[in-house]
Amino acid sequence: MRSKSEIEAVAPSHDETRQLLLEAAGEVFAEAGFRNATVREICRRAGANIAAVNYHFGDKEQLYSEVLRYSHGKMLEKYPALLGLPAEAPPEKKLHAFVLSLLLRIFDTGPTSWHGRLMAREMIEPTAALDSLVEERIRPMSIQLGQIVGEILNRPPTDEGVRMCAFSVVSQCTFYKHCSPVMERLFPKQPDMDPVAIGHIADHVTKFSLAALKSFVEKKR
Amino acid sequence: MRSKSEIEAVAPSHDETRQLLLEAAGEVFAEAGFRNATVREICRRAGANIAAVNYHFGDKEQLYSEVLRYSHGKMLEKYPALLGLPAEAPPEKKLHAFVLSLLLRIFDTGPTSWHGRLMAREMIEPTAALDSLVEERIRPMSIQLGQIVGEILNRPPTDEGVRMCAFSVVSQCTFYKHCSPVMERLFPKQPDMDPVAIGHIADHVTKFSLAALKSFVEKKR
DNA sequence: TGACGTGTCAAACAAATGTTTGAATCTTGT
DNA sequence: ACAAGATTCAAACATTTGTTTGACACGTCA
Repeated sequence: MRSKSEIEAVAPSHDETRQLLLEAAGEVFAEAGFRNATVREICRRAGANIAAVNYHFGDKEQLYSEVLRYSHGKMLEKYPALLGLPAEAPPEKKLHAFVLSLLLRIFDTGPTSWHGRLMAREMIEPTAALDSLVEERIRPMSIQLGQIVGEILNRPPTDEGVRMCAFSVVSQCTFYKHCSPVMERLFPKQPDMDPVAIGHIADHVTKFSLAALKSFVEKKR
Repeated sequence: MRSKSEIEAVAPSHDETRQLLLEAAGEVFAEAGFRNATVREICRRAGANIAAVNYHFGDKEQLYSEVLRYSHGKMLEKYPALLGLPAEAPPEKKLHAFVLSLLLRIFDTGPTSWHGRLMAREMIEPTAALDSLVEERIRPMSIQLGQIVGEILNRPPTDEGVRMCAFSVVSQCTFYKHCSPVMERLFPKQPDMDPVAIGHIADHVTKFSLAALKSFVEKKR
């Protein structure tokens, strides 16, 4: 009769294989993208048999869908959209919280550090999963940012100018992940994206954006 | 004895096969990315035999390298970095020209319309070609933007604050391509990226950025 | 005309990949 | 202990892909 730890080391049991596959798939999909990720590599990392993907998820595509859903859920759990700020907080504070939480999600370290990279890939090469992801996760965030910007500009969130400004804000956040291979080559001495650096960028993006937004308010009076 | 146009319709000649491969490869690589693009599809579109890629370019990877070099060169030819503005022009005008030319390159229509998409892909999934592309093309542009921003802020281009602000400017431009699948789903009624829309975005990005930059000047005195 | 170099071709090759299959093993409940 | 369902396994399958190969066609030059 082997001890519990020996059993775990030898063979995963119950829903554990499913979870191991999810985690391993996240990594591999982030590194290689959907098409280039191989079921064999995912199963190798998960310590599972090749047929496990079909058994637990149906096929590779459904595994991918599950991974997207899972990772986005995990990230929003860890870093809620406004990091716990109440709706009545000043819009400037809310903008900073929105920016910081987005950056934290993108540059998360630890078991789900592949999230940011996976999202960046999905943007460039959308799969069938993007439709539901946009509706479930991205649109709510887009609406929220629109409300914050609209509050600062004292305009409805659906206003064209509000929308353009919201794009100007969110683009500054996503940039650091999308262009990181170029950035690493342009500025090899830039420090790692640790929480201090992330906070610094969030401060800059907020400051830059607020200054710009304030000028849009003045112009419109 | 067939006429000239009949010969062209039947079989490409001289360096024409090489050129057809370059163009077709640009399209396919932009659509599918380097790894997923197949030599068979490229040759099918070019009307060439499978072995032509190895004959003219050595292998798939060298073809890709050539395509990147070719397309970037074509774009800079068509839309020079400052669209012909002299170095003594006001920095505000130079900033607008930089932004507009970058957007025009990214959203070019016509035979090399795949350029923007190809560049977005290369950012996310760098190949060996990115190193030389960064040195030959991207770094000069980065230096130029640093100079423009430095001129506005009255600081050296290598200043940390100048660099952060330059990122804030360029990120607003690349965003529209990187996130276009999401944007199409969030706002399905947005108009196409015609020259009018591109000009509108360039105006907005310049205005937003100038307002922000002006506030950085004031703070530093 | 013959030699040489360039360019094209179809077939072959070796490797990789997601999915399927039937057998074996494990787990749970009676 | 046995039955039933769940889970895992190795092998097989069918398809795809970049590269190679040797033959052929074409153009140029002495």
